[in-house]
Amino acid sequence: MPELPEVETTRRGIAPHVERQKVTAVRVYDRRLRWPVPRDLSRRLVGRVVDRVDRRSKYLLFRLGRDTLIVHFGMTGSLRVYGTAPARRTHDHIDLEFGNGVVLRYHDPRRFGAMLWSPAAAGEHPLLAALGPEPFSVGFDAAYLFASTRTRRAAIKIALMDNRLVVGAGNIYANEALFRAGIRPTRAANRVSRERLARLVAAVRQTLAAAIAKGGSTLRDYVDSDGAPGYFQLEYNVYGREGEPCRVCGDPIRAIRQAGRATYYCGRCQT
DNA sequence: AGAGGTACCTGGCAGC
DNA sequence: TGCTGCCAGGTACCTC
Repeated sequence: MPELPEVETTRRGIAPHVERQKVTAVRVYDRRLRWPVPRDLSRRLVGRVVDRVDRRSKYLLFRLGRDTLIVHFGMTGSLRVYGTAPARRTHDHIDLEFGNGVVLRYHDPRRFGAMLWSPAAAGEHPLLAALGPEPFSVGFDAAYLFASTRTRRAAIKIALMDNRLVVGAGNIYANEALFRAGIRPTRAANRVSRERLARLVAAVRQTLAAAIAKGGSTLRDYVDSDGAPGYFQLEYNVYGREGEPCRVCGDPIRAIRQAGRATYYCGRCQT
């Protein structure tokens, strides 16, 4: 589920409730996530203060002094804020309780997510080390994208979803950004002109910013930290719209598969 | 280095 | 009603 907009929406919802708060309890109901939740997580966290909640790519980073708690939502993970711990429901896996009474509860049906401890002494966590630039950073521009795609013969959509190139665009927003930029997803990355890559940079930013403004997308599971859905799915131009008319030209939206993922595009607007 | 496929896991849905 | 197969927002890891 969660691509950058959903993670950022969650971060914004959580931060005011937990920043500068002391962790008072950690309850791990099921440690079987993508990697096992560390057995000593409670010992590491209890008594520590969360200074800040950051986001890098689709990771939430809880900063406690120079140490970091890393949270990733995988496909179906979510974090919700409660004033007091409600009864546990299916797929509720972890509770973090704070001095102000707030309970952060991690919920994840498919358990592709992760909760990991990254001590300052170990340096930057390997999961974060090779990530490309943030889409809203100055480092992500046409010159960068041009230079980093010249040896790439894979389709531009595959490149756009490669976290080493740029982070944050998953399957939904890669499809939507390519539509906005007028670029066909199957075009070889190294055959997209500098000018069109500049449009793609702008399109990625506009798409992600619009999605954040709508609280992200809710297809099935995703809810924000208050349990509310996102609404950006109502504004999709191509994702999930196979056979429906293009909102610009009226041609039916096409669906294909690339690297095992569904790709949607308009055959007339995207070249 | 780059590209492609597989795996992790649960649930919802279409089709029979 | 129930079974089977396919699909789903991510990404590490493997082989070629």
